[in-house]
Amino acid sequence: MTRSLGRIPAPPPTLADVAERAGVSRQTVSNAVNNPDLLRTDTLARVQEAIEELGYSPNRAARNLRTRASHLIGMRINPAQEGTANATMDRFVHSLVETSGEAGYHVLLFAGSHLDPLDGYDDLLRSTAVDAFVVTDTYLGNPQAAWLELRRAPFVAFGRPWDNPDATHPWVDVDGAAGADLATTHLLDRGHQRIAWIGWRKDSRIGEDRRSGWSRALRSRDLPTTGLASRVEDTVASGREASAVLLDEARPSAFVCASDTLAMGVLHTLAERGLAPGRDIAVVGFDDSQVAQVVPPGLTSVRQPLEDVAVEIVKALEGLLGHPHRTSEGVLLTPTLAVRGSS
Amino acid sequence: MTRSLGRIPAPPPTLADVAERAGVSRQTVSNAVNNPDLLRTDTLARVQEAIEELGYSPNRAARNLRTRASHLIGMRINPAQEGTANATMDRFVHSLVETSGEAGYHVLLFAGSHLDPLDGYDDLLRSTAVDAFVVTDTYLGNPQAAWLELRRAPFVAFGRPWDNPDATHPWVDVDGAAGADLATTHLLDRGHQRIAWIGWRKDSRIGEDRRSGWSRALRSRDLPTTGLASRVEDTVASGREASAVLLDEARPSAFVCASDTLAMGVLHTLAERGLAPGRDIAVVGFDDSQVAQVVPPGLTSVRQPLEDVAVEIVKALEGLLGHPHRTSEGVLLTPTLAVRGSS
DNA sequence: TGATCCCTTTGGAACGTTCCAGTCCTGCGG
DNA sequence: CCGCAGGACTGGAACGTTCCAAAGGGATCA
Repeated sequence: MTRSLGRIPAPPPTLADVAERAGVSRQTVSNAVNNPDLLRTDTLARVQEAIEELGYSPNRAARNLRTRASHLIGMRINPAQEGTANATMDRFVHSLVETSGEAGYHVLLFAGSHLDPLDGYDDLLRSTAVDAFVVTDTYLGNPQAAWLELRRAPFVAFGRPWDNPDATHPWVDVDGAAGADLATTHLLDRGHQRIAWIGWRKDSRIGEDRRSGWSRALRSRDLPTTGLASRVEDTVASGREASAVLLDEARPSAFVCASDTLAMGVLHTLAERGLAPGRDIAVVGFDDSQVAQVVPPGLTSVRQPLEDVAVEIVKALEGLLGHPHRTSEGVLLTPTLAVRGSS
Repeated sequence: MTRSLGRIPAPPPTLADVAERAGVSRQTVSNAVNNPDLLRTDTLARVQEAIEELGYSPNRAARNLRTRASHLIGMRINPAQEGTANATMDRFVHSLVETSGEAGYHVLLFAGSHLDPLDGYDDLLRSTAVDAFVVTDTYLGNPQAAWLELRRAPFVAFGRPWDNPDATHPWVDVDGAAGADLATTHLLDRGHQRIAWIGWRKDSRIGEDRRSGWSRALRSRDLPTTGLASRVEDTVASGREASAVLLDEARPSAFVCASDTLAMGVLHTLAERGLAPGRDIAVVGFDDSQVAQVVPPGLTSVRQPLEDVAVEIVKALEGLLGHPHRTSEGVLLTPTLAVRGSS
């Protein structure tokens, strides 16, 4: 093996190199890559052979400069926080990377200041570093979406524009109410009558949406909801406290929670009281995190179809980048239930 | 608010626009951005004002083309798999994004075929889409590292080059043996004498490294290890079975596991037998995943300093990209122990 | 035979930046 | 008074691609 020490690696071949080798012009090589059907078949074969031999791949920077497109999708990830919320986003990022990769796009991740929800977007946008954004966490009052819309920047939101009925951007979301309904109905079918809800504070749109699925399911069987609901912070400690109070005061036989984090809190309370989840008290969580999958005896949980979300988002992005002024409808997907030992 | 419907958004301002507005040449604006100390202070101020007014940001594609650098770091993420292994990588990605962002780099994620560990690298490299790679999962026999090294592509590995003592690339890793030692010593200090190990199959270098920390700690106190170790797949089910067998045959009072996944398996066994983790049997996991943090009563776990790993990796990258032919040493970091209810 | 059309291929220009080799100007020493 | 050095700024060229207008060469038709 020859390994010339310290030698500067040869620069990658360019269009011109391929053209010379194949005995055609630059433009013909470019066409061979981008519009193969413009070439005569024998010319195409000759060019492709030269491309193969030289290991040619179009220089991205040059292509980006000329076409004013980067084939990059920007997504901001948020500082780590307690609980299982991050895990859902991480799962989504995986799906997004795979799906957009198949569509010829790469995902560029960036971080932003904890304080400024817009930090990072502006620079990437003005320097035309990305073609579009995927915006998450639309529940924060959604300043990114409004800001991006104002700048006419292409983006797709994972999450409904809760606070902005005039929003015209495409979005994809998961039907939280349907998920909670699914979970509650599952418990009803197992014979439970008193099913408690532990959810997030009232100002969380997502939390209220999920909660509505719980109450809808109970009311559809003429069962009461009064005294059976609690709204707290999304932490294990809050879930533990809330479930302890509910057990004492409302005597439920099952819990439906707005997150796996809260459901873990319930499991803490059960463990403290020597109650067995699934046998003595049923528990259902939300998001189907790793935690739900591995905690004994398995936590039944509502699973968001994040793979499908990614597919729909990439579809919307392709539409957006192909037809710049198309107004896209929102897409609402239905979650499923992963049933485990806790119910 | 004026909002001209359907109008094509104005193209972003260029160097020339700024130059005209400030009454200087393109090059002077370029210098104002990249080498401010070359300008007279009054000129600099005038240019900066023009930049501000126009909202100018250098076009990335043009800059990349000219400087042959993209300020992007490529990282391949692997298809989701069972267990908590992914969670660690996700945590690392977060840290990497934040750290590299501070150094002026963005992270480009890409997926590759499940079958071909090299899939994706080649194209990004030849098209000069990224400046460097961060390679993870070096335990697979590490074909990426060897391949990249052969191509003289800049990269830093998260993980030691176990199989290749000749490797000259920079790497950063966490001392797994020290972590397991830490965990075991912690249990010894709490009075445990018979401490079992549940780890991975013998062909896992990482697994054997961690295991060596356990046996080292026991031997340093002249305690036996015979019959106390088990090597299995990294799944909850395997952990459960292994711990059941060990409890019956070796009667340990504590378990140290090579992963939180395996530790959760132990918790399953304990739950089945009515044993309380932490009170009846102590359990320590590895990786400090979400699971460890929220499962009752809290799982003591070895925590990898991933934030520090990211910092060291970015340092190495900067060195690599600044001085192309520097041979960098490896960096080995020491993990910490997150003590919780299970011990 | 010449005009017309279409298919294939071509060369120049442009995308927006930075590199490079200057030019201009001011101040200083001889 | 002249020559020279060095600081501040400039204009052309180049990075590698795609767009665009046009040229070459058959084939078809009058």
